[in-house]
Amino acid sequence: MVCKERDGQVRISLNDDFDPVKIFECGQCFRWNMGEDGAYYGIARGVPARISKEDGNIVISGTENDFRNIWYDYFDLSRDYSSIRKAVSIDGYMKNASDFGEGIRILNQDRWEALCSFIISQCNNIPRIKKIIETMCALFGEKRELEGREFFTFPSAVTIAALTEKDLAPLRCGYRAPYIIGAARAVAAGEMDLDALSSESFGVALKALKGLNGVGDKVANCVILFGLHMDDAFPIDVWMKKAIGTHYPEGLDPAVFGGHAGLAQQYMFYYQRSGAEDIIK
DNA sequence: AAACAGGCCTAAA
DNA sequence: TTTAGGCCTGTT
Repeated sequence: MVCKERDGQVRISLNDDFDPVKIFECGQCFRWNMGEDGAYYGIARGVPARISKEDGNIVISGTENDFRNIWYDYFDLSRDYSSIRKAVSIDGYMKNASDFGEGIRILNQDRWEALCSFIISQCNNIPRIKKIIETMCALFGEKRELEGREFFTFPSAVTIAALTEKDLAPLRCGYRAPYIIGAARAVAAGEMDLDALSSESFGVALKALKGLNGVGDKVANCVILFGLHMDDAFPIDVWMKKAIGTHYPEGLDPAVFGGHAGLAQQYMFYYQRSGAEDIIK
């Protein structure tokens, strides 16, 4: 992988398994949006960025140092996705799903942000999820700027922990407000040590997260996959239920994916939600 | 207007 | 252990 810095951006010559549209639209994150120029704009780890693909190269705003310190890890660039796609292609359906999802990468998101975001996501639709999160960041995050655009950092658990449900009223997040505050207080107080959990087993992490009010199986699995970056998590939502019901009516043990259940789930989810399969039929 | 959206909690079998 | 009903809110 060659990385060149020029004009305030780095250009990375990596062609395989990096498709910004799929990465940002596959449902794992809520804070990246496509601009009029076709590039994606967002903010992670307190740093705003512009991400695009030009002439087969990945182009990321910032310095080579930013790339080394932030984006290389954030985009999970050390993993070989083509070999994982091969590994999860356990049958014709999974081959189709993983081919369709080629270019997806699992982002290494901030743990607290993932927890908070997926609490908000429950029984909700994506536009509203995004709106609630952006409102929260605008109200309680810190302002950043890039190319004349305004961005807001994701507020820390400590910040949210100091608020009340009333403070969250502008978010219009309904019954999720006490869940958010409860989770923030647990994290801020150190009762819920997400950093420590990330080096625990899946089972330990699952049990701990489900101890939070408002966190059930689905949200916990999303946090473990997208925030704690454990690839044996396997979130099952309504889309996954449809996919499993159609292709594995006898049931599906995530263990068949050999430690890559998380990515397998993402390919299934993205394939199912795209409706691509139905179009073929 | 009524149903639904990337669930979760509680109560009741 | 599984199931039903309620829950904030915005959109269709």
